Amino acid sequence: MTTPHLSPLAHPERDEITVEGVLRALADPVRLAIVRQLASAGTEVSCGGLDVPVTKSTLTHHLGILRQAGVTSGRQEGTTRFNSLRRNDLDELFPGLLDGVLAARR
Amino acid sequence: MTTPHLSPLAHPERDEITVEGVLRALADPVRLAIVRQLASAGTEVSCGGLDVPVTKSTLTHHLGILRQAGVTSGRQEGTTRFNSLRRNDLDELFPGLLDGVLAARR
DNA sequence: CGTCAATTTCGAGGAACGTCGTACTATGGA
DNA sequence: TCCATAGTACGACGTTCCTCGAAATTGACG
Repeated sequence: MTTPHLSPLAHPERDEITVEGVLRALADPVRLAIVRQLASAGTEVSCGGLDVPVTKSTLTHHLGILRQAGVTSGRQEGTTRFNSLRRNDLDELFPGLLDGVLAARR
Repeated sequence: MTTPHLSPLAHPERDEITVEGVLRALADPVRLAIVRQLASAGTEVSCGGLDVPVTKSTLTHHLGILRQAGVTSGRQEGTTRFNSLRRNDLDELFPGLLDGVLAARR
């Protein structure tokens, strides 16, 4: 019983990202706020550095959805996990989608 | 009197369209199929002209969601209702979003 | 080693969603 | 007028989703 923990940082390959998955991931106010903060930051952001009106466990849930959809990627460093936008992949697959979302005033 | 007891085709104004509402509307396989068919058609399409794997009542439900989100508009003519994409409004509000979605191979 | 801080996992409650069948309205034609 | 056609309204059912708290994990530091 040596804890066969599955890797919590399973990202989809670029080819595995689907537009429907991305849209579902973005179609939530909390996750949209996360994406906006990651985009405006331009760099990696730790979970604690995100300003969202939910508890930490809920935040973990949302970050998992964004990661599984291919919207973000996570890098572990010590006890903190750094998240970043997969801008290159998204722009390549769905050119204009992310820009359009981020350009929205409402 | 103009409209007796019907609130048939209530569309949001352009200013009332939100990116979250649009994303929620697009984040469903049936509605995405509808949007793709409307886009490829380039013109108005009646409900019966849409090829989706759901019953008519479900189709009505999806068209209502797309309309309320501001993604499509509907025009009544006799007993048939013609639906079309609000491409201009969407491109103005969220430039690139729709193109990115439609460009998706998956 | 013991403790703290950052984050995840688990389980559960409640709300929202997609789907359908049936009944209904409204229009157009025989 | 009667009937077929196009689409909608309503109610119900099962599933998915968001949320939380409590417990567990992991690594850093004294």
